[in-house]
Amino acid sequence: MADIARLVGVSIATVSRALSGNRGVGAETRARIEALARSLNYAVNVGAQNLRLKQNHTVAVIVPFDAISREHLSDPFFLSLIGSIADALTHSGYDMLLSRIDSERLDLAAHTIETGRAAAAILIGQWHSHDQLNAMAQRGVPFVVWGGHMARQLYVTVGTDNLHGGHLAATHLLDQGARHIAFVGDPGLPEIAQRRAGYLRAHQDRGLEADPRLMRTLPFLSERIHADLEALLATGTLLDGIVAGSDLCAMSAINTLRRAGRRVPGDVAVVGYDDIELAAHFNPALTTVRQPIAQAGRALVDSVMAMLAGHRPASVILPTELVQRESSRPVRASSLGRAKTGR
Amino acid sequence: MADIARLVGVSIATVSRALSGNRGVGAETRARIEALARSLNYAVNVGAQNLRLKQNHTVAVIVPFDAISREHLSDPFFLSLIGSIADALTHSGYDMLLSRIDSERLDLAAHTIETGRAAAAILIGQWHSHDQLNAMAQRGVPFVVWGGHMARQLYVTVGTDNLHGGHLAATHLLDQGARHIAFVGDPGLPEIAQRRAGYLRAHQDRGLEADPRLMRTLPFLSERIHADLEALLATGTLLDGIVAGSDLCAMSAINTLRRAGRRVPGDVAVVGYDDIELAAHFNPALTTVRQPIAQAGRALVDSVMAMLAGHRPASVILPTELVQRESSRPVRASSLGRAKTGR
DNA sequence: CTGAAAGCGCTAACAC
DNA sequence: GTGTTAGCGCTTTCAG
Repeated sequence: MADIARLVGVSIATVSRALSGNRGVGAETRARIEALARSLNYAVNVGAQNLRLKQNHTVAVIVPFDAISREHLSDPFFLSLIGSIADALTHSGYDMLLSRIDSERLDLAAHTIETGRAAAAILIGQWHSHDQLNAMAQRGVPFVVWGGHMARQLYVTVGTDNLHGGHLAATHLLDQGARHIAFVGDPGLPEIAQRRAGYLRAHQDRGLEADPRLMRTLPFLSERIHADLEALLATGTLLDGIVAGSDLCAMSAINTLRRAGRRVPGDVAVVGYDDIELAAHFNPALTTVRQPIAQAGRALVDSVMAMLAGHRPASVILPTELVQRESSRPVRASSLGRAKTGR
Repeated sequence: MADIARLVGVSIATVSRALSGNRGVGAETRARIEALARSLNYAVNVGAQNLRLKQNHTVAVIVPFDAISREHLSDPFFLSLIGSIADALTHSGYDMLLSRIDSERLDLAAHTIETGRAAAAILIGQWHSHDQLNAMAQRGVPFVVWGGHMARQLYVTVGTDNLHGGHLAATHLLDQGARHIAFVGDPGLPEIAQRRAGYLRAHQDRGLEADPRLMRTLPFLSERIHADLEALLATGTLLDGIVAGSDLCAMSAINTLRRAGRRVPGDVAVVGYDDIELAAHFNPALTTVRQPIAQAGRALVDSVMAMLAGHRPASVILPTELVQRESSRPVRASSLGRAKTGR
């Protein structure tokens, strides 16, 4: 900027005014400054500008990683969610800083803000850190989390009604005639726990009881799911339905079942969760509980913006919906080797 | 920082020294400063620090969007690649700024650097902007692109050998007995064009000629692929193999074929590209040309770091490999209604 | 071992 | 209209 000032023969202040569209600069002076800036590929240094203006148009998006399993970020649902947040943020004129943080130390997210790198943060999932998050909120750190709405949370969440989603999935399978429905997922995560609660409630509502042996506590890893399900099948436990914690889970489960000679649908009806893009293209096309990804990104960003504007936005619960496709078609009466009631 | 200085009763300079681990500060003074900083949740302002130090530990990752179709970011391969870059960058102690830019105006990526938001950029795909990228490189903008290696490029790329990949895919299908192999993808993108060239070369190498009617120029959109393939089948053109521009493409194609009553594998053998996580879980499990995602992120980041260190890194071509699974099993002799040679 | 002072690139009063 | 000045939060000579 000093260079331009010298070259044009004006003061730095004038250049600053011209470049920031500030009126009160001679038309000709302005034109010369703009032309020079362009030809020099000069652009105002945002860092310095922010420092001076005490502003910050960056939002950090925190994608936790599981230190125990491995560091790689791969679940398509989260990945799409990130894409959707990126779009929404771009739309709001904000930059997006992507940070990976150990899922056990979600409170480190505050660091991004304390160092002034970002004005606020969006956390993808609350993982096991409910308490840390409460503490952060109490400290006044501006952040929003994508996740389940918890009983006594002090922070803002955007998410779907997981209880309802789990209920929807299980009820649907019961309607299809399934009576031995497994739940596959890690209830250590609040969202999954809620989905499982919905699954249990669905059974209660019908006066049924879920078989505790069918409650499979598993992380989102294909290999683990594969091994666990095979072990389950080997015990001879009756199984004619699966409510999966995610679409990825459901797909792994289906592959395992098929490899073990079970038909899906037919012998076992499966419902996934998320409705990732590939769910519709899977074979069999996956019945699943849709989480509206594009809306999610927008809602998260809206909440952050509200917060930055000094408001205290309420948590948002996005609508969730059962998308019926092929993987959950009615269970055959004979598939368990004994008579089962149809729907 | 001024607050801490006042509270501890020392000068700002001392606080700065203590907090930056600078030696030459009394042990006790340092301890008091550190304790206070911690209890105040104070952290050095990175913006101001960068300004003063003229440094910048942020790399922009530019994810182009196609203004014509729609803005949404969804291809799992790109999404995973972003994840892998995020991991690699975190590993190198750099922050990642994610930017969406119109794929027609990739030169705007330079803006991120000129404004000092990032020290360098990684572009995901060169799209149609080969010339703009050359111009940027000539201007000395530090950036690396994930994409195909082009004849007279002035910029640095990291990518796989797409010619080889396309060749691998087509050769494999020819080996499986296919003789009417379609190529599905948008050769407007350099990478895809190279894959197609490999596909053509594979035919030549066998003294065969690819049927020009089977060259399907299509963007990566399921609906378009679906419609186009249906139209193709309706013409009665012989088809017993498909080389797809991406796994997503392959999956859509397979679904379309099956809906039209063709078996995959059996009637038509299909090879995808990328080897996204779901490829192995698809039904039929997808034969595909693997692009090593984790390596890609690391290579991209290594190149950027080299550039930032003042070197002029060479472009990198990562190994590519055919992963044989089910979707490409041998074509049946009878499937076209007339005798075909087996392998 | 610590403080004073200058300056990174920029903006906003306040003069003229 | 344009220049002068002060200062955003920080680091680093240079003195003491």
